[in-house]
Amino acid sequence: MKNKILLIDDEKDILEFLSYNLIKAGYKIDQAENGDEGLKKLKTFKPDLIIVDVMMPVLDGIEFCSIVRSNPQHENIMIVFLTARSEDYTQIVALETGADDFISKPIKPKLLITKINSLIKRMENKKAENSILKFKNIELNIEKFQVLVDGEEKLFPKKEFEILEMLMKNISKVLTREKLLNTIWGTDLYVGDRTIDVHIKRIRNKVGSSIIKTIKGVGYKLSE
Amino acid sequence: MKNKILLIDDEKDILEFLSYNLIKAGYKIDQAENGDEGLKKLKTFKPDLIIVDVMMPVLDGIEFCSIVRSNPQHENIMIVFLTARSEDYTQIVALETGADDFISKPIKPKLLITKINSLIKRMENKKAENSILKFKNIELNIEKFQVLVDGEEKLFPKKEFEILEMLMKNISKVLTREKLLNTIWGTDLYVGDRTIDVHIKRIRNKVGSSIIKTIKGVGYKLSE
DNA sequence: AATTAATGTTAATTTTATGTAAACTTAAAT
DNA sequence: ATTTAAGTTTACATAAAATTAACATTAATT
Repeated sequence: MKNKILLIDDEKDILEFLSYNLIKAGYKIDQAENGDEGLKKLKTFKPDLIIVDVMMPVLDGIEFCSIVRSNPQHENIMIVFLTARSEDYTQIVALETGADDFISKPIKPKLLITKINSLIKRMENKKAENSILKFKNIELNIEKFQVLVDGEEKLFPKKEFEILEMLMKNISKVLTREKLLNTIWGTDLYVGDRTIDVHIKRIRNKVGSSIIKTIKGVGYKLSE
Repeated sequence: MKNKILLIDDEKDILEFLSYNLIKAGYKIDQAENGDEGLKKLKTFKPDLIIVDVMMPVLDGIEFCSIVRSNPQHENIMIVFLTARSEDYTQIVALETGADDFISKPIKPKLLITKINSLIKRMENKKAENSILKFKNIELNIEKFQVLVDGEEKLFPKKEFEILEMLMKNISKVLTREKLLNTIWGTDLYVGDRTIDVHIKRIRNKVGSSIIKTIKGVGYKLSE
């Protein structure tokens, strides 16, 4: 799935320029012309990365970054600053504020793409390490024992969590009831087949019913 | 006490130049002419920060940095790269390798000092922060063995303090009773599972009951 | 040695998760 | 169109887990 990038800059040409290059590189783009607008787009667009100009009227990049970072829900979003070559001190402040990188103007397309690709890759590695599984609007954090649906935390008891985890580790592969029973309940304990159905029902109530597909006579799977 | 900086570069003029400026700015300096030599100096000199040239024969900056970073004992040492202005790609690699910043050649003394001061300051802030853990209305000072709830001091006996500390060092990660028992009580001493519950109860009485979440069948965690 | 505080244990109570049964739907097969 | 097999769903029972208070032990202080 395409990674999403939100661009925030008050100069339209720069938005255009970034947009053009990043779309060509395979990213999904949304734009905003100032920090305030950016904050709104955050909720609806749910970007993986934000490129924001430091110098902006209304709400500048540094402030914007502080606000975004103050919400732990956004801790996985990367933030890249656009700075004028001369503003060296700004770059330091930027890194302190919680930015992940910065790009100096004038922007060279090649370097831009390299940097963004590299950051996205780094982020994905980090997620892998943190054992975060993602599928559509569901994010499952194994360490935290936490499930986010559209960014909202849902409480999952152990068994339900384990089932969802197993489904998410096997996206679009069908898991038979037998397989689920064996791995989650273990091979020595016997519980009935219907039990799984009920758990699936409970999970569907929390994550939306369309995401877990039923393959009659076989089992369940996650898929588009 | 003076902060110590280790300089590594194969060009003697640059070593001289850096050395001169940094000593004038109040730092204690040691030098090395390549990565290998740098590694040796590491042990004896114990620098707070290392400035290392990317391009070097024998052991280049990137490799040097990887080696240093692979030893967790050095995690508090900051690393700054010297790069030629043109080597833009290198800068990305540098950041990925675990560098904290980079300085482009030609080096401007004023900018050099600003950057280094800022990095050192950042490091010191980080260290200061390290012994103070904050979460919501709770502030835990490890050195002082003190817990503030809404700015008010609460008395915490050892075990309760340790449990809270561990929870605060792992915000929103679930800690199983087993994990808690192993780290706080040690692996050889056996105390019952319920003991933890009781301590959690006592902590909750002091910090408010909603902050420590229970994940049934799994353990406890701090979260929103 | 006596007192106080910290820590650990137990058991009753409460809460929550999980499993099961049975009625109800759906979709494929005859 | 009817039958049948499979899945869904609701309501309920049971088991598991956590909370809590009261008590017991241990360690620290006076």
